[in-house]
Amino acid sequence: MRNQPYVCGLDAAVDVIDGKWKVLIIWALDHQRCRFGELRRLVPGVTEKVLTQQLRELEADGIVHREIYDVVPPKVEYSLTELGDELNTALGPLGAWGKRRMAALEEAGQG
Amino acid sequence: MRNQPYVCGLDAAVDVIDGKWKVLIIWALDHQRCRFGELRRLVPGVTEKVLTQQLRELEADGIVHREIYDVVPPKVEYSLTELGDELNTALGPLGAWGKRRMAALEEAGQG
DNA sequence: GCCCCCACTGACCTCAAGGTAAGTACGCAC
DNA sequence: GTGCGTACTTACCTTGAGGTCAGTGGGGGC
Repeated sequence: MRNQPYVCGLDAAVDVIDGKWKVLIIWALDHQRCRFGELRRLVPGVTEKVLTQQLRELEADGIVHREIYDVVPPKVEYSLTELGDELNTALGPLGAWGKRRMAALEEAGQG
Repeated sequence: MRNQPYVCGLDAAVDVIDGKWKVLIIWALDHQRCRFGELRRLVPGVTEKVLTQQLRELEADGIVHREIYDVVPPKVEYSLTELGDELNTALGPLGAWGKRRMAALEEAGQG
């Protein structure tokens, strides 16, 4: 939605996950719905403003679903859509590669 | 190397591909070695400075190999290392997901 | 009555990634 | 001897993502 036109599919995918906290958000939402406050605790370091912002972008891209309960105090639950779940699956191999890299870095004395 | 410590493997992987042109560079280098000038032509829009910068970072992360031929005029060839090749493979599913998204966007009348 | 908590919103600021433009050293073609 | 091409480097500038901080409205605990 932002860098169009895309050179390749990778380009289009990276566009969606581009944002300092987005992969962490998607990761946190994997197989569980979360309230805003929970998410904030699951993604350490993120501020409320930026979390809201990135959640809205993910929602606009059809990755997360936002469910508002009209109660007091306010309650909002976030969850992955089917598309978001597919994205998470597609991110699997990348995560595995990164894990191997982390292990290699640690072995090399970086950890 | 920049956002350590990582929360998860995905985090570590994203750190490596973080940079406006890196996935495009990796994509261009898939199964072919390239000279600097070729790469510049394959990655439209990138400037010399930034291309050099990102190539150096990818080199430092062990993703690309830089081969300097000590000739005049200068000649340098870039290629993916084994690790880079593995990364590219890991990026495959993400690229496929992105392609599906592109198709969906086009169908929705965005293209 | 006061303050906290929920899920935000808005104004303002910072900083680093990336862009611009110029310079470098050398050989070769003309 | 002027200019081009190679693969860069350097100084400077712009831009926008993300961070900081304060505010919102109403219920519940003390």
